[in-house]
Amino acid sequence: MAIGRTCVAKNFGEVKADVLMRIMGGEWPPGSLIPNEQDLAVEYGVARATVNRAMRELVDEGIVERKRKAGTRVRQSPVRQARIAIPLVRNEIIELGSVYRYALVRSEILVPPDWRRAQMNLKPETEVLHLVALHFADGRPYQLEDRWINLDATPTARTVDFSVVSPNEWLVTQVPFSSVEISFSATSADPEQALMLCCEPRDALFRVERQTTWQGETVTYVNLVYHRDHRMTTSY
Amino acid sequence: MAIGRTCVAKNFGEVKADVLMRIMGGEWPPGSLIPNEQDLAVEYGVARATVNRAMRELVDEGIVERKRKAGTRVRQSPVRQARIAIPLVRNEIIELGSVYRYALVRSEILVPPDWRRAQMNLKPETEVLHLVALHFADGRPYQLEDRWINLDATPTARTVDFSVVSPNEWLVTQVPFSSVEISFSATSADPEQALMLCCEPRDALFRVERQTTWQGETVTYVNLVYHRDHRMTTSY
DNA sequence: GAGTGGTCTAGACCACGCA
DNA sequence: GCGTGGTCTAGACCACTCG
Repeated sequence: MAIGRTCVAKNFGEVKADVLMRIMGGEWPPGSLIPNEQDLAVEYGVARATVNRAMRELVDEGIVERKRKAGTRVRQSPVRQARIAIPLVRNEIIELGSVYRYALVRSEILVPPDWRRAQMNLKPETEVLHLVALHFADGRPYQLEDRWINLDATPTARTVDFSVVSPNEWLVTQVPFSSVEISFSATSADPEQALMLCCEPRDALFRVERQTTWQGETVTYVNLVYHRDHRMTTSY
Repeated sequence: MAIGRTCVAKNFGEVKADVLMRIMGGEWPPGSLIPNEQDLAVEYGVARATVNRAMRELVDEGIVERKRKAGTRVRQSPVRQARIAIPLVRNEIIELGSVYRYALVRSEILVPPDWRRAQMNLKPETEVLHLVALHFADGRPYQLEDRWINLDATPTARTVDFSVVSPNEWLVTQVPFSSVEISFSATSADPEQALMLCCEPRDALFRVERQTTWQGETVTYVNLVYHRDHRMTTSY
């Protein structure tokens, strides 16, 4: 298909696949210009809108760049972007084929220390619910959850029994759509974390932090730590 | 707009934004059914294709789920995916406003140990180029790169002077489009890593592993480690 | 079987950005 | 100015899947 020219495609998927193959095959090297939509439409025997759909997806995947008048170019260094799935811990564990268990470690209502209040951008004297919980896979600690919930934003959290429902699962039913900032990093186990995760103090841990904002107000901040060998993986 | 009904939209962006607003406003709670494309098209005064485009993007962003015949539903637990950009280290550092410097630490051609050969899925006796390099930001070690290049797949790598060009930047010019598997995790600094990154042995490090495959053959495997406070961040 | 989303078409107009 | 991509339209047919 790639070399023979005048090949026909029936849909945008085939157009996209063929263009991609021609790029990978070296026909259109990085930085080079691809024929315009009209020409490609004629070549593939499809409507221009179909070519457009194919090319839009290639832009979305970071393969090509398009500019009006300038045309479509193969990216020099493809902006590699990974999509990472963020499942509920429960599902993450079940899909590993392990048995899931949840345990609440600590639950307290308090006015947070200044550094936490500043980080969550809360008004002074705002009360928060601070929860520490463990998620087990086959009886072994898998994830340690350290969560802070803004009680101004989610007052009903006061009355929920988090020894039964895990905070994450309850929250997704309460705060359906919001903007989220996630970050990944590494951290060293402090003595308390080491006890709960059954590792040594100072051991490396994999950390995910997530801050959820709804209408400009921080709803919850959570710090999740995993054993150091925990991997978040993705392909593209 | 959200409540008043019979509002008009001019393009798919407005349709998408309005639908999103109605979802966030609670008009269509999680799990509920959204009107079908034809009805929405009439309501917004646009063509069905326009509504379709808007809804497809909402699917793409993990906001709604669609099934033929069953219709469009607001997802129970919304966003399950984050997009992470993966820039070249050089650009990553420059965008921090820091001065970038690169240094090659070690370069050797060898037949890899069995475990590495197995991991990279190489034929026995395949030679690889093993490189260790450091990337500095403002003179301080920022990233330690430990790379293995399959010389069968990329024979020209033998003749490149990697004390001048960093392996990553050279490779993107050679192996333009390929499939990649990335994973993130934490690890503990071994004594050599500690020396190079100016930290203590056993300190937590943030690790990114990347394996690049081209036409079924592993081209390169790289292990990148950062100081533990390095964050990969994304929003949605 | 019938209703829904998935896609294609042919044509049109617009917006950007280079000359 | 003018060529390119960006989008919309109106209509059509298809494919899936639910009841």
